Amino acid sequence: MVEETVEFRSVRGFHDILPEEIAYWQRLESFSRRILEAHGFKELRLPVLEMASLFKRGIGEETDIVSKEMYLFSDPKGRELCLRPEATSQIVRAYIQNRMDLKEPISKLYLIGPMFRHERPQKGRYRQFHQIDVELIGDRGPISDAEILILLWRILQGLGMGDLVLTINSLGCEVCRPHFKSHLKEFLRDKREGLCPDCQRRSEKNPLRVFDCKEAQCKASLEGAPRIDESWCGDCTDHLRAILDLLSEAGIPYILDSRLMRGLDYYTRTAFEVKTKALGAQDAVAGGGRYDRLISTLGGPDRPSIGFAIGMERAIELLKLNEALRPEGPKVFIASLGFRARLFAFKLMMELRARELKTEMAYGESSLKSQMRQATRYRAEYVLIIGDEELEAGTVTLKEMNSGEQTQVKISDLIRRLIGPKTP
RNA sequence: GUGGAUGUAGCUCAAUUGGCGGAGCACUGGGUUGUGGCCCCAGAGGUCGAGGGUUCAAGUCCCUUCAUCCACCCCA
Repeated sequence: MVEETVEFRSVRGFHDILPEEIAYWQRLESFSRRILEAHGFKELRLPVLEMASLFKRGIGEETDIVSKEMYLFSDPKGRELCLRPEATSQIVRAYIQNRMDLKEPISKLYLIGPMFRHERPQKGRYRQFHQIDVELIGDRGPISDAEILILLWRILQGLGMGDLVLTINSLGCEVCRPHFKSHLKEFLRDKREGLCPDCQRRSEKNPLRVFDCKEAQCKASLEGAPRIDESWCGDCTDHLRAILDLLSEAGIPYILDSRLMRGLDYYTRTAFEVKTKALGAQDAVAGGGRYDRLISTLGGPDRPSIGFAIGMERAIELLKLNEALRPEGPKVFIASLGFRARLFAFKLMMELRARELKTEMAYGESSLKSQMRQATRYRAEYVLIIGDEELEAGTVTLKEMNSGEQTQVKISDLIRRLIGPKTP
């Protein structure tokens, strides 16, 4: 067989995250973890592979995610598996399977990891993308909604992502939503001619989504349509009112928008989205809502819940636009002249690294000039110069790069000089 | 899934009617004894996204394909 030279590439919509970018990822993750832990949420990690039926049941067969965006596989025994397209259904599966409901009355969980959807790639939309997913399981009251929303806002604001808009709506509950849905269907039946093809299809299967349509003709046709905010039952109205009051008291700005709908069927009552103007069409940085029926739908106990997901790629785009990275800690470069000095420099470098001081030296043999250039490129704060003279005297030359000042330092004093006296 | 734009050095981009593939930045070395940034000199770096076709001749024209980007759609 003839060897074929193939150019290997990553799969469409799947991306490498390189060292130049990784500082943003680390900062997003570590800051989010800190805030989440402070608010009592605990991390869990779950497989990327699940039974496909979980999402069909959880998210809904009619949704775009399930009907056309799932990565489906058959395993060797013919079971239908998929790469997880979202986290909530999966967390709920783990919650039920591991009987978390018996361990504690309320579970506050978060998961950070990749999700997979087979969509047309675009900036801010990838086939493998990452989410920080947060769920508060087991409480029905508006305080949970407020806790979740305030937490989300604190994470996004604390990271500094520029102007963000929080939009909230209530989708109603199992009592009032069915009424609204049938009213709306009836209304849309008369307007059918005026709707775009997509909406004609939606008007029967998923009529709420017509409110999302940006087509001018559809917007016009919705003139005089039943409004979801007029169909809320008393409980839904009170619930939303309580949340909005708590948000106002917390100083969190929001927009109440009765056209906000969500693409996953499990949402009840509270639905929300955080958008930016800085990212073009893929403008939702985070989204979520309440899912009071999902756990029982998936075979678990009756546990009303609420959660959200932050899109990490989109969040990072905003971090890049809005904030320069913090400078790293001090760095040291060791320049050496001659073989003996190089061996000495190596041992010294490893000693400094053992004390967690970022230290580098030249790998090959090169002139001092060249080594100084390397030190500049590396952005070293200090350069240690070691040649025969220093070896003889038992010292190193310590150069402070900003000022250019140079002093001879005894080896025994060096660590103290670089790290400071407080370090043991 | 639909429509459109773009693929040339690591990055940002040039290349006339089809006629020897370039610049800036970055990289490597040097500018005489052991000193960086600025400056100067030199070097290295390209299957011109991939495959086919037209032509004496293709980065340039045609077809196919892959990828990226934008909008729709969808969502985080």
